[in-house]
Amino acid sequence: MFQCVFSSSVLQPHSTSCLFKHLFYHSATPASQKQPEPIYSKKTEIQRQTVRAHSVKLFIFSALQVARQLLLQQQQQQQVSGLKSPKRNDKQPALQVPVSVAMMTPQVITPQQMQQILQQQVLSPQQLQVLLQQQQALMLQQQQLQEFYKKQQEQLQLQLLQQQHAGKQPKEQQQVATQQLAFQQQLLQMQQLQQQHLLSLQRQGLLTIQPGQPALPLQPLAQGMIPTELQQLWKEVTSAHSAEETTGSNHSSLDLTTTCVSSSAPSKTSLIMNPHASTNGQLSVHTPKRESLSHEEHPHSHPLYGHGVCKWPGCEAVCEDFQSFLKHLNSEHALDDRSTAQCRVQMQVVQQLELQLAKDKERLQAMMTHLHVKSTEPKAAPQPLNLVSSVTLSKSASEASPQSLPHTPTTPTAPITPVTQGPSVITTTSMHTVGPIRRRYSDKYNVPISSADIAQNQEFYKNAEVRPPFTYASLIRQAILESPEKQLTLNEIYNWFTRMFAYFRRNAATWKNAVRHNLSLHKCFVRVENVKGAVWTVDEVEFQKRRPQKISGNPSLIKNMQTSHAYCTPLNAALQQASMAENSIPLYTTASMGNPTLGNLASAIREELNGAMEHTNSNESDSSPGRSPLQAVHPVHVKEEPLDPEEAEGPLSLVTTANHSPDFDHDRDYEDEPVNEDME
DNA sequence: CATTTGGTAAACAGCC
DNA sequence: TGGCTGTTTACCAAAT
Repeated sequence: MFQCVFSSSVLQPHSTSCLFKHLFYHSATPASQKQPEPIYSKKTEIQRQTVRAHSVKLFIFSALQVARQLLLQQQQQQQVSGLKSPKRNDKQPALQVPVSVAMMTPQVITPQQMQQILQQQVLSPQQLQVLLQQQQALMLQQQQLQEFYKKQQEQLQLQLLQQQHAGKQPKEQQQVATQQLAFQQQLLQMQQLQQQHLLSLQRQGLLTIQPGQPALPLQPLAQGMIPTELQQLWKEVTSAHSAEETTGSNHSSLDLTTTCVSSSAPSKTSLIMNPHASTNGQLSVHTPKRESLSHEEHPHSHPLYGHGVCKWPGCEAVCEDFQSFLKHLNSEHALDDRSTAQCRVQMQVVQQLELQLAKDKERLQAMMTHLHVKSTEPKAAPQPLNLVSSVTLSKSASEASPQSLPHTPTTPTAPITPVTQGPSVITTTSMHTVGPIRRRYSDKYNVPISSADIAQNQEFYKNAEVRPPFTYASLIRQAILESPEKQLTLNEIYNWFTRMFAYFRRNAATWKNAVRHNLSLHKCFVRVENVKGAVWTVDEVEFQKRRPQKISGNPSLIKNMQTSHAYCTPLNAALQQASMAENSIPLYTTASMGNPTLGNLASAIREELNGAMEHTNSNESDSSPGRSPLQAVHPVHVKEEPLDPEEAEGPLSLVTTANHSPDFDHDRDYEDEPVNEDME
């Protein structure tokens, strides 16, 4: 019995192979629509799809964040109250333990939070459904916990009776007390660490942790976070957990940023990675690292104290000030049986939540792996840009192993590169003009753009039914160049289109005709008779010839170049959104990879991811960090020299993806689907 | 405003 | 016969 847990899918494949098929459906099927719409008349539809893509990505993220937040709080409460070794617990004479119900209540999602969520109108029904599912799951855990607790209590009482008969041994007690002390000290350290972390989160404005309840990260997310914020958030998500586990080892906080920018200067991280800071008030006063926040800065902040109330589970005693709270803490919640029991329960709660978090993380990773990693694979992406890549690399990535630098457009490195403006602009534009936008973008500046851009935004176009802003010629060329042999049959080209672009999973007759038309029309596509029929290849020189005219004079481009310097600056809202959509997944992937301590489940997934990335990197060899099409182009513009195919694209046409191993070589899933008959 | 370029539609031929 | 492949023409729209 298998059940797909992807988002709100309800399908229940009965075999793994079935499940895989189904999964592929997730990646491939645009979901919904069968209406045959004229290509140029579905602007709104496309926009809707785009938005959907946004929210789904955001949601995955949000859910995780919620879970983590809960966990964090629970852990804090638990840790501050002090732990005891299980052994000790067993021997601990248990009195009647009045554990409050409140304590037994893992903070699922409170009604207020639910309301908050509902108010975020970006949540789709599916997302809500998932939330509800999670809620239910948590409640289930709650029940289990309660049962567990009952049993525990019975057991303890039994023990108590026994011990009353046997009497106590003071010596043993003393020993245990010493243990406890040491343990508590250790815990205090951990707690401080956590506190710093929380504070930093709060400072960044990413989390509005309110004393009463876990913050709901959905809010900032829903209100249009910029990629950087997401990056940051993700960083927190992935690193917090590990930071909590590995006491004091802050290296885990090295996120993608650090990895990408410089492994030696984590403190610069947020500055660099937050080029958008100026656009966002919240981030402008950005506090770089949580490590830098000393506990002393907030002497009166205590996880168990907030708004003048003791936050000890089930306590809620009012404490005028921090001092009185401390008194209260020491007197009421001293190391006694009651506290111990409460702590134990809290521990259970945390464990359960941790479990849940792990599961959700796993699920998320699986989803990401499915949606992203797989897509990175067949990318031989010709590298048009040695020039730029060398620049960028030397600036940013040189210290770190270049192979470990899967870059996305919003990567911190991007801003560093002086002249760059690229994919985001291009794609952005395309996204807003989605519908009828045709051609030009890619080809205008010659292939490099399209190659890199296609590759770069693969993931996006793969899942969002947005018309790619590339000409058929560019796409065909890309398809062919990506193939190991640099040649494809017509059918293989078709397959590439459907595989890489959700958009081309519809209206097959139309675009297939266009593909054929282009193949025949352009001299750059050469038909080669093969043993098994005919294959198509690309005549790079011819392809370049197509657009001999120079772009150097293009005002818009110059403008781009100028603004590009401020790659980091303030993209307008639309732009942000667009790039967010494009980059979110790559971002996640990158981030998760940068985090060495995701936990047990992580290692496996990470391996997988790493594998994929390595693969990608190896394929791209000298790929520029950002794989930015514009970067690719820039050298040309800057030099304002006539396009020399050799120079502009030398590596491009020559780079072979030796080890390129497309998973889907023979997927015919979308071929000529009946759905497609319905055009015109 | 003319030209170029790209997208779409369609007719057609050859082949399997 | 029908589908696929490939070529070609026509038309339109956008960009130049």
